[in-house]
Amino acid sequence: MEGETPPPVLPPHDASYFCTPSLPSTSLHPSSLLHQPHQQESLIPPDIDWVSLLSGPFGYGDQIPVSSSTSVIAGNIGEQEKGHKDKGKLHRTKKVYRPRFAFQTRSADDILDDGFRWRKYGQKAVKNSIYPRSYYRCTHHTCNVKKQVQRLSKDTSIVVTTYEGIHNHPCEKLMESLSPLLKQMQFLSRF
DNA sequence: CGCTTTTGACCTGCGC
DNA sequence: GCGCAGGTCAAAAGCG
Repeated sequence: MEGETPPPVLPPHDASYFCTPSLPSTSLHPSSLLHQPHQQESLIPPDIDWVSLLSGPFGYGDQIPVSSSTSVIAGNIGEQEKGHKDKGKLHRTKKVYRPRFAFQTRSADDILDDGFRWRKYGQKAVKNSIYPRSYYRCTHHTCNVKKQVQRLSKDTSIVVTTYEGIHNHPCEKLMESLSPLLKQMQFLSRF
């Protein structure tokens, strides 16, 4: 299949990356920065539209929350053939184009807590790597987003997370943590 | 009991 | 066509 890194097509430079409260405290490995859209003094855009942000899917492509310790290493419009299994046979459908982005994170934990709930559906040993690759799917019933998690064999402290697809629902944990604040803001905006 | 994880089997794509 | 590597399925086991 494709190589370790997808084609280096990055999202637009104005794509905003933001941090979720629940992200783990990881530290970025400077040498691992293959691409970095832009340095940010503040991770949260000043005039962000929280309502539309929290009530809808992420905007451009696979625009997902990342922490300051995480680097976007690649992103592309992933091309993939999809199929579904019916009594042991895969029925092929036409090619589906899905946005994909990969992140490198220096972390002791393999699982990056991005606020969404994931269910592991597979694990596979990867060639030239002593660590297996884990496959996760978003547990939201209408959401078809997947992610792959793999630890680098060259630098065992770095975890590469590849997201595939677009969430069609708000981030549950983010909504949970920010709902009191939003309510307060709505209350104050009446005056 | 319901949800998640584990894991072996199965499938597809690709290179030779 | 064959073998390899990667991706997915699904039954069984584990867990709260």
